[in-house]
Amino acid sequence: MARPKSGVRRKAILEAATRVIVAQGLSAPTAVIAKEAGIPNGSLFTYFETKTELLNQLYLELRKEMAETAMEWVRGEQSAADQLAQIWEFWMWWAENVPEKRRAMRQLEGAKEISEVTRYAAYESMAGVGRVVDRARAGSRIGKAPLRYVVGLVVSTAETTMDFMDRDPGKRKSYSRAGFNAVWRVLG
Amino acid sequence: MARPKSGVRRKAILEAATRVIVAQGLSAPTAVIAKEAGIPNGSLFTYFETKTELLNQLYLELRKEMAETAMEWVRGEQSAADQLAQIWEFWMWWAENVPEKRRAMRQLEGAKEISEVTRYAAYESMAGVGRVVDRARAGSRIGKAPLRYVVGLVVSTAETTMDFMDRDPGKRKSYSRAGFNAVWRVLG
Amino acid sequence: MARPKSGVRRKAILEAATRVIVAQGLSAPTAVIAKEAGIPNGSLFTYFETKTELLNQLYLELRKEMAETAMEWVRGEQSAADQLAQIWEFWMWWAENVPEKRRAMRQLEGAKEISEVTRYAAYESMAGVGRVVDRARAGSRIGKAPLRYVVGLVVSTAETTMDFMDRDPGKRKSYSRAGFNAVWRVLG
Amino acid sequence: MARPKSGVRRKAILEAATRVIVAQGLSAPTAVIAKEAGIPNGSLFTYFETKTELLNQLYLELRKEMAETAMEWVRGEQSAADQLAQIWEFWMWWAENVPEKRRAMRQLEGAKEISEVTRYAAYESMAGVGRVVDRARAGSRIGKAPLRYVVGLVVSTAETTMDFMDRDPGKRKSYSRAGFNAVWRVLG
DNA sequence: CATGAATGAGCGTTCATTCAT
DNA sequence: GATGAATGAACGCTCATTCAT
Repeated sequence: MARPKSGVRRKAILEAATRVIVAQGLSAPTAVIAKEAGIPNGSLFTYFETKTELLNQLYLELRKEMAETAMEWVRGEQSAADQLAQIWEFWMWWAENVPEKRRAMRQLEGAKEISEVTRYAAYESMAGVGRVVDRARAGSRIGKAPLRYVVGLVVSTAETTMDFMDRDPGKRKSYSRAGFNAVWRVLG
Repeated sequence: MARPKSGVRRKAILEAATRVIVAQGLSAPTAVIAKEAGIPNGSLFTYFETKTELLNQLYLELRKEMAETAMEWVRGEQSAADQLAQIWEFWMWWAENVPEKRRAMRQLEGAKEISEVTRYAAYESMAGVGRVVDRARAGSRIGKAPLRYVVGLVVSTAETTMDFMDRDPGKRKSYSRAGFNAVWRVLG
Repeated sequence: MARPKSGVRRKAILEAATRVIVAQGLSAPTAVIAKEAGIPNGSLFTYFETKTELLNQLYLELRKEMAETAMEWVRGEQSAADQLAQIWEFWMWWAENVPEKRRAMRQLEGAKEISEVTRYAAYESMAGVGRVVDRARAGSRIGKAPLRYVVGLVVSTAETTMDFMDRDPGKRKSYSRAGFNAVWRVLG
Repeated sequence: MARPKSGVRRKAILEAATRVIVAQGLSAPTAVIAKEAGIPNGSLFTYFETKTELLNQLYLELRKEMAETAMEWVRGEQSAADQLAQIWEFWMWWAENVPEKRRAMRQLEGAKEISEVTRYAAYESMAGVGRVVDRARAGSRIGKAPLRYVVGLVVSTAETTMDFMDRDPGKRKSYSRAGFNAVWRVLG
């Protein structure tokens, strides 16, 4: 009976889960998430068959948001360099403006509950970003490494930067700049 | 003192925890860890007051191992570049030879259970590595960024590299090389 | 509401607790109480948040029963003396007919688990009895002592009497008579 | 190996137990009692074979103190009335000056752990008081009731009085007077 | 004998999931 | 379908008691 129409509730649950996980960690009870979402505890399972399923969906949703919304900031006619800068801009904006999402993702990242299938789907959603990275690195020294790995480096650099921005908001701007330079040198 | 607390047991617990966490995740029962360590369940709490405490100690221990053993591979008379290469070498060796440790750390990293105090202590243990990184980046473009952040970038690059090596052991060598080049370019 | 909380179950738990406490003491496992009540162990906590809460409720319930049921035996038009006699009669009847309740109360009485709030509520439930005692003592020598204390004396005399009746059932009648005389002389 | 020479330690344990029980209840860990007594946890069991044994001894000790020390305040040549007054005086003094003892006894009183044997021994220690009560009631209306019961009434009246004094120290004197009058009227 | 680490059965409570209403 | 009470396996932790040192 999983995932019926009401996308509204589904979304409410996902957002509640984000907040609750940030506050309590991954072991937060589903009942608490349901309460935060303003629905009865039993109803959560109409939308997500199991807690693990919810966690996987949340992880995927967050990763997709990071990947796909980033691409919406990018315009086709820009150079790869400008596009990458744009993506970077978005990530930093997101870290600043919806910090719970980044924080929740941080916890989900290493979790055993997240399946390989989900991780793969998350990677797939990065295809757009991957293409930009691929063009940006063309002809460079890191050119021969697998694209997946190069994207991994870019993303982990971004994440490290976001974490420092989150801890030390005063210096957001300079972290962002330093981080982008680092990425750029890695690809260059 | 009648029967002094055994350092051997403490270590056995930590090692058992590493294995069990890799296999079952952070929610692995303390009873399973105790059994794996070959001790009665109650005895675990003679060595670690709570499960959270155990997790924190384990995280710290692993991070310290990564930081301090790395420094043992380094010789004082080497250039910063050579020292960094040596550290990198050790990290890659460790990812290959004690993969459970890296895998456990990956899970511990984002966990809510790990306190700020522990994270800070973990950072402190990186002092030696920090000094090498600091000399290596001297005069470069990233020169003005906080050392802590630069070290963060180096470490996250290493971790990403280790993760790819772990997933795709056939290409270990080339990941390692590409990773080190990336670090080098970031600092250069 | 789907399956409303059952008052029947609540009562079953309270009664089971009474029996189990008499048999095993206050440290009786909640699981045993649940089993005695014919419900699964976890369900006990649907009705009582903690064991302490259960103990408090039980104590209060028993005290209320002693206070309020006693008043049902009393008729408005009787003299204070007759009303007091009636109350006494009820207490002695109860000690004889539901001895586990008295025995459980005896254990609960001094227990640290019983909160001041509960004890106060228990005292409040004695208001009816208090009014009778107050009229009965009017003009006597103990007249100036706080009513609460006078009620305390009456109750403790009753309880001592009940305990002796419980231990030595053969002489129930004479204990009852002697006890009532004692109370009467205290108030007279 | 129970109860070896060192009466000092034995006493220290008993006193520690009194304090700890008042603070934490009867379920206080033996380790806490040992610590409070300033001895290693294992040593407690050199003096008391089990926790239950310790509790029983403590109860008995407290009751004996109440019974026997009271008799030391009494002089042989006094009338029964004066002797009873003296005993009463002592009890009230004790409630005021070593309130933890009364408080601990209150918890011990109803406890399942206290054996019939202990309760009987406690009763026996009241022999002296019993004789005074017996003489005091001679020829009165309560004269025919079993002495044990009459003593029970006297004691429970004293205990109720002590409890009120403990809760409401400002009125100690008047509770004491009212209580003694009550006893006197019961016996009279 | 003194010590305090070791033991392991036991307990209160939690919580994902089910299902009666 | 929606609700929230019901379920019971599972878990972290405690603690009386033992016993190696």
